[in-house]
Amino acid sequence: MTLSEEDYIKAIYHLGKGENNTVTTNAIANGMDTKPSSVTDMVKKLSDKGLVNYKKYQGVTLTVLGKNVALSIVRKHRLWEVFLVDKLNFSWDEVHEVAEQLEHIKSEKMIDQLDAYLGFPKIDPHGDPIPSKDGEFKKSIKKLLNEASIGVEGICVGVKDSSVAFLKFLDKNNIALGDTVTVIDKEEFDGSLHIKINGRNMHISNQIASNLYLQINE
Amino acid sequence: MTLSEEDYIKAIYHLGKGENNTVTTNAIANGMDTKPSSVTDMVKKLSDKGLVNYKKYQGVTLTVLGKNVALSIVRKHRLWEVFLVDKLNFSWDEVHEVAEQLEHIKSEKMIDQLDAYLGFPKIDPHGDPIPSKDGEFKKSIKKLLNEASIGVEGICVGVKDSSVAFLKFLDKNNIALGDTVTVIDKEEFDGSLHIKINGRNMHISNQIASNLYLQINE
DNA sequence: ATAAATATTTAGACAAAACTAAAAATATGT
DNA sequence: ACATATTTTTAGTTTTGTCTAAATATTTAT
Repeated sequence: MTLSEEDYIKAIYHLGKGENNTVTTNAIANGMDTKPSSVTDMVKKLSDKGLVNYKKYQGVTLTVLGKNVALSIVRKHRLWEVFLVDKLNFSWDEVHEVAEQLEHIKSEKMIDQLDAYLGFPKIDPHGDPIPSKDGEFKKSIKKLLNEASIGVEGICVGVKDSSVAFLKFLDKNNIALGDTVTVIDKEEFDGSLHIKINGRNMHISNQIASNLYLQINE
Repeated sequence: MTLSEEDYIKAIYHLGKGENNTVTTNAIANGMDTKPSSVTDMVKKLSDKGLVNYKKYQGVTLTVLGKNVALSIVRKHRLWEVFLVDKLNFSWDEVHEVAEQLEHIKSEKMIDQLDAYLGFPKIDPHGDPIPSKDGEFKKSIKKLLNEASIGVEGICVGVKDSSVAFLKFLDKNNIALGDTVTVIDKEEFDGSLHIKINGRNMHISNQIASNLYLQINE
């Protein structure tokens, strides 16, 4: 597989949200910063290779083969992200560009050894699940922290309110994107939450909780 | 720089033995498994970009810029080799193909962090020196063990006699390619050597020593 | 239901990097 | 020194992946 083919397969996978949703030519062109005519050409080639199902004007879905390829690329991408953060001190928001390159390296032995070396991680630094060698993984969903049930664990992946005041509050209280959060208890009276964040307990207001996004693996 | 351009620069560097030796079109074609006409085309392009000096029919040398590019690729290649051997349990003879891919990954931060993470290694698993960030490195030479002076340290990189008997001897005595060897003393009488190999002391005959190649960093 | 808007495909061209075959320059042997 | 052999370059194609512009299909709105 060429680099370009892999990029298309990955884009189709993500645009179809991991399900077998039909993806349109235009959506791929937008997602990949290219022209629809280029997409048509490539999609024909991928179809000839048995990686996608394609009928003129009808959009594209991945075949089983195509989905396996996509999962293998996603697996590599996310494992390398864990490596960059855990071993090379990258922060969670610096890793994407480099992982885009590393995901194309071809060596089954390397990626399996890397997986073991990292301790078989299940999620990447953005909270997204890492497919196992045979392509299995837990679905993950994004929720506001105040909507999560008691006992739920997730990774802090984003803010709804991006005002300076809120970001300062987070910084002051040592809450950062990438932190692991568990909901310990909720107060019915004011909707405030008792959480464990990076090992320490905290009590936060509903207002705070309703502005923090959590990535949760079911 | 494209992948292909980087491969040419690296090949010219290696064929020129790291010095500024002139390299011929045919030599590059042989070294890269391609045709001389393809080399001519690419060399013109590299010349336009200021990476090589080129005059028709006169062969090629790297410019200062080209040599810096070459050293940066060699640095990346060798650091990744150390990573694969030290962290992912590859053996020294399995790493080359994967490192050929990894050497093209572009991220200065990553390679510097990797360097630090590996403990700023000075030589790769084959005994070749790793250029520092600013392109400095010790020259390394290959010698038979029995020709090394007392006090010299090197890495065992090859055998002269590759008979089954000799290889069995090495295996039985726990001597493997990649091992670090220091010459402690030499007996004038029979030319035998006292060496330290992977931390333990050994006494080996001249016959053994004259069939083991050492890579030595001056 | 049909015209207008939007989406998709086709046709033809281009750049990068390779190739083959032929031409030109350099090197070699006697 | 000159004919021959070798090396290198040129000219013309090919493949991959892209593009623009034009043609065709589908969707939307009235």
